[in-house]
Amino acid sequence: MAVRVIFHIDINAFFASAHLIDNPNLIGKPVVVCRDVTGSVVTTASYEARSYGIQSAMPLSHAKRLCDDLRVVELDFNLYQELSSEFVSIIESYSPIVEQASIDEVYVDVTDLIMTYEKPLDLAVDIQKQVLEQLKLPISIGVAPNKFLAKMASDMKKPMGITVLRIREVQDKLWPLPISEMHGIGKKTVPRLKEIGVHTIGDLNNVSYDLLLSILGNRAKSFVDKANGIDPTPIVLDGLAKSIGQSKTFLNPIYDLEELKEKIMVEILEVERRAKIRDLMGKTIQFGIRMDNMESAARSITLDNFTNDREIILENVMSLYSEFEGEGGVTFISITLSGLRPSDEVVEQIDLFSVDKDLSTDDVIQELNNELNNNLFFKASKLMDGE
DNA sequence: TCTGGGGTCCTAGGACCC
DNA sequence: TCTGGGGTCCTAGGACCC
Repeated sequence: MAVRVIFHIDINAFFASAHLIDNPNLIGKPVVVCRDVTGSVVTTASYEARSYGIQSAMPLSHAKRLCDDLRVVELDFNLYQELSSEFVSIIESYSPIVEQASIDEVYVDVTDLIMTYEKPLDLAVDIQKQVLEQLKLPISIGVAPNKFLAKMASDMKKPMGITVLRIREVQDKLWPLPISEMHGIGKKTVPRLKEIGVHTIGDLNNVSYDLLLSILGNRAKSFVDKANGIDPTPIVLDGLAKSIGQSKTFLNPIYDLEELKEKIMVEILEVERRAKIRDLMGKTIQFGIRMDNMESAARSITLDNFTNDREIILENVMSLYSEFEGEGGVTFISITLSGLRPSDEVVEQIDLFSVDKDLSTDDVIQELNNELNNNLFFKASKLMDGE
């Protein structure tokens, strides 16, 4: 296969950087982004805050102890979404082969484009300059022949780094890294790998393949390949979202059914809103729950028809919930709509079923129930506005 | 120090169809 | 009637990432 040139581009401390644009007074100050309430955790820390030892996922109270002068900024997802779109647009103006891997990072294939530059790194420097000038956002770029190496490279120098990782450098630059730094290996797998003697990425070459198979399953081969700088996975042009979900953790367990139903509806309203603004309908509804004894579970149902309607979602979620009713206080809920398709692709199927019929007694009762639910939704909307 | 929220992908068993 | 294999969909749970 022909050699490709892939950039992995990552916005540095994205949420914090985003607020610095909005509020230049914060520039140079230690800033964390998170909800400023007791019990919340740091979502993103600016580099100044990081110099105090503050990290994301750290409890806010802990962060405040580490730094007296800490500035706390509330999350603003609309701001991030807007900046993220502008960021992707800038990258797409260079090459159309872009995959958005998350809200703050993309992979882009620049194989053709980079040939037109005298020095290959000039392209990376140019992109970095453009994003900084147009959006005031600092980015790090990893340059490599495939996605995995590009991702590992962009992590090596932040903020505002440009790092090239060639196949021939894998032994020197990749193998010595702790296995926990390998993209795709998380905190559950790290201890299991250490048990069989895999402490660094290079160690993946030093243990028996059968042992790796027992821990990594089907993915064993791809991890060994990646450790050796091989990753054939293609750049996937951005498609539709696969799922839309909302979840909520409660500090105080909820025992009251009506109260829980209201909380569920707040989340459903948000799922419905997000599905409708993107003109998406889903076929599978999933309900997740955690009880005050930390037990958690998820139940899902796949419908015959696609929907993004609050009533239908509610009806199914409540029926999924009924299995857990009376089992104790609820500390977490999630509602997810998946199996998404554009609305206009599924409209015809729905029309087949929307046959007019005379109202039976059951229908009248259903109507009344709907009305009741609408009132509850109204209350739920108010709750949302108030927050 | 076990704390948040939004996602994706994988696995494995069961049902069902051919 | 039993036996076999392949494919797809559904469901539950787990791991991981940002």
